Amino acid sequence: MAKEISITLEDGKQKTCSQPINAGEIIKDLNLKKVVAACFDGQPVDLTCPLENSGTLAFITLDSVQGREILRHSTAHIMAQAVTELFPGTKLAIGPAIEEGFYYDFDCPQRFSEEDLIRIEKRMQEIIEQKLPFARKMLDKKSAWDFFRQNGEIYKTELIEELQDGTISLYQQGDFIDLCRGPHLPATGWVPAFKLLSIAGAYWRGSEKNKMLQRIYGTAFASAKELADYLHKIEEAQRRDHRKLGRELDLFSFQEEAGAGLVIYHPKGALLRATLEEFERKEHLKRGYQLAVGPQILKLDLWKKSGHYDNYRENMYFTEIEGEKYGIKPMNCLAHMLIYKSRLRSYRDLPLRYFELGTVYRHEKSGVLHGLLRVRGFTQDDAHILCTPDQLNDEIKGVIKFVQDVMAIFGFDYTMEISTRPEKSIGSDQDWERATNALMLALRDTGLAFAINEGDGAFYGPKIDVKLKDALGRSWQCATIQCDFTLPERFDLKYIGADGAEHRPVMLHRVILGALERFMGVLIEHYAGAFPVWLAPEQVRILTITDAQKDYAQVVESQLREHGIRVSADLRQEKIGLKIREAQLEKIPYMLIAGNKEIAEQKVSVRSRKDGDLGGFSLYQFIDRIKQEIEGKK
RNA sequence: GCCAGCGUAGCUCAGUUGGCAGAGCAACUGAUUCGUAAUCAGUAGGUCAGGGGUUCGACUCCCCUCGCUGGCUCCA
Repeated sequence: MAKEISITLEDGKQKTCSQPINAGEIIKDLNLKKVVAACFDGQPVDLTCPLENSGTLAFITLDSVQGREILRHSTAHIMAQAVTELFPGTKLAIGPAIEEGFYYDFDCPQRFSEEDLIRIEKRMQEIIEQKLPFARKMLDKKSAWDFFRQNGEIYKTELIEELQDGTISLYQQGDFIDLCRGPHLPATGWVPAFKLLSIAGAYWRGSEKNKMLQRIYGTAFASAKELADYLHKIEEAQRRDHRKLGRELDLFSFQEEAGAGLVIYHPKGALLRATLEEFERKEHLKRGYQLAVGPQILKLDLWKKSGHYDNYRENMYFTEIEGEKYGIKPMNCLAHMLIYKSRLRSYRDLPLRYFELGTVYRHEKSGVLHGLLRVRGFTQDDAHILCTPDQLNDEIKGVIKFVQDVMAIFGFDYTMEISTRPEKSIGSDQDWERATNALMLALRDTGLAFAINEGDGAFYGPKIDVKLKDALGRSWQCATIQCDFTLPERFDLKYIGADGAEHRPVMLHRVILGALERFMGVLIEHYAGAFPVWLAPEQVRILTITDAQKDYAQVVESQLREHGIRVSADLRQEKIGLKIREAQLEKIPYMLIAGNKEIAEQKVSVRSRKDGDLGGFSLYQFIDRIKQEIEGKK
């Protein structure tokens, strides 16, 4: 008996349909193009999925965010089909769509090579040309488990075991069947453009205790042009890679004979770093922080007392002096607590904010090292705030504001998240809850959006993390705010309250830029090496036309230098075109050209890196201009 | 740490089936005194990452170590 149902479309129009009916049939009447799936009462469904009840129906097109996700997920299935056909016996793990594409994890005894990717792509193209429909099949849990069991798909059976009882959906295209929630494209022929990008290892379920599988990454787009644009974008991004720019601009190097993950700053990189350090000291002093400096190594017993020895030992380096064991600091907090403890504190002294550009060494596993973004020795713009519980909220908000102010100066976009208690940690549940609540409360007060990252906190407390992206879109944690009730306890820190009794202060660990190395890495990529004047290691270069301007150029140079401007003079017997080209490639913000004409007028011709020839300026006009830019951090 | 790939002049990269180590740019020397992104000519530059093995013979094949790249795991 056909039942009548009422479907509300996106434009508000109502449609009465008699069952059986699916979204695909409704679309036929509407003459819509590029629709790949639908959204029924907010739930994504295939166009072929029967509509059981009345409800609202929206269509998902290939070029929407959701549509692209479905496209990529379906392409992952096509890749899996191609791989199982080309490499019989391959076991399938998981194959989701991700931010910029998709991947699929395979357990295959044969190692995939670059050439294999080409073969797989070719086979995928054939599957696409066959226009195989993606058919949804519903099975009960037991039958689904049996089906995959028979085929030796041990990863799929493991996944099924964790699903709730009831029916499970499988998708079939051609002879290939995969466990999947869906929805999918109507057929394989709907993939307009795709490319396989790379092969990588990945642990099953992301745990290093499990077997390592082979992951193939790829991406798919609604048109060949979009795919080409994406590939072009990646190429562009590689051009601003800080490792490449670091060498080209002579900022820093890593050298095999010095050791992996250890930065060697060349003069220009050291100058850039010094500029950041100077900026940091000023900004911290402005906000009521005090400077502190701790030693590079501290006795082992102190690291035992703090809990680092039990919880952070794998990341620490140790040494010994006359039979006494020492730990090389991986964090700066210990010395700051010792400063606090060095005398009796009153509630009137709080909050105390100790700031240190503290260099730490951590044993990072060899495989994770990555240019300046992940190193073994680095300097944090670290501070520890000791305050009363009442002051905590304001202090956290103050730090968040500090982060916002600084990121605005550099023009960074960032995301925030809160990380909660990890497995390996110290302190009572109650303290962890208090600390986590304090961070959330402060974040909510500022009205900022944030994600929650379960179990990713530091061993001594929960934290707010601020993440920045590199040129290729990978996220790196920079600023972090960590709330800690535990270390003050372990070190028996106290202050005398207004009531004359002893109380326990709370401690905030926090960094703003994070590690100078990592920050410089993302900074180089952010500006593509073309630093704003206030950061540029060389701000101005004077270029002479001929030897006749040598003396004049040197006078100009020394005058600029007296005004604190970082300047050099190119007095070589070379053509002006060459000098400009070289200065431009070195991304120097200003070139001052000195020829006979300029001497006669007692001027300089200013050429900006960005806007080219700006015409003649008197030296004072130019100094005014550049000083204003430096002052405004432009 | 794990999986895969890679390592040739300062840089970017060629190097055939195992048979004398190559180019461009940079550097250096000389000439050129020039007006807004490359003047011309010449010279020099190599433990083919390091170590071991196979071979008459290894940049090339095999093993180990170091380092790098892309991921995974872990982190600022």
